[in-house]
Amino acid sequence: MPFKQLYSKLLSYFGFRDWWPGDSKLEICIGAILTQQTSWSNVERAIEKIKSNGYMNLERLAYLDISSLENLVRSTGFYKTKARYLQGFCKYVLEHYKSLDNLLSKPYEELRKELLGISGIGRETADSIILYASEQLSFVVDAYTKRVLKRVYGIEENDYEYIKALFESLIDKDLDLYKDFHAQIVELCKNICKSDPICSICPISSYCLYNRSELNTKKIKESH
DNA sequence: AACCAGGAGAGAG
DNA sequence: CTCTCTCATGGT
Repeated sequence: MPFKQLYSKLLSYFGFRDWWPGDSKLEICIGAILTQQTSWSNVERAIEKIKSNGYMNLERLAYLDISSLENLVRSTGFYKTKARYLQGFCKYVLEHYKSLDNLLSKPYEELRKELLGISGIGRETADSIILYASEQLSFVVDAYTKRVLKRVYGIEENDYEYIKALFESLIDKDLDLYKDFHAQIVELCKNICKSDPICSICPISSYCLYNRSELNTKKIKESH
């Protein structure tokens, strides 16, 4: 299928996703770190805990004792690691920029390089923060993006920067498009490819190049 | 009851 | 640069 049709098909099926869910830029950054290798429902609990206890705040997170922070983010798994990541991020921002907005207002190249230098922020997390919190063009690549590339276009590629550049070269430079494209891919892989009987109404199923014998996970094998 | 989720870092080769 | 290991809770 022509690449341009991929997004329009997804959009017409799922509707505009209005990503990223979150009431503030800080919440988006924290969610981006907490959702690493973790389902979003588990992240929501942690974010609600942080908010209801009054800790959705750069300074308070930075100086909260680590064991209390671990307890707040326990539901996201890897909680000891993620507590350190979160606090490290908050302390870094405070010490170097005083406020989150000061960091996020930096231009793309500098911002991305700097985010990648912070422990716990890899490429996907950095790009999520740039796109959804800083609101600059930066296509987010995740496991789902790779899966769609493989299944719809037969491209089996693992190089993050290559895939990112590929998408960015093919789509219009529009902020809402960047945001929603990634959201649509997640929506597709989460709700369609995963659950069994839906495949018949999958918006792009007729374009998938691969049949069940060539898919990599058991659940996807069953649905296609 | 295995299997996996919107990854990242550290170490080895 | 490319593997491989580790981190760990909660849903199916």
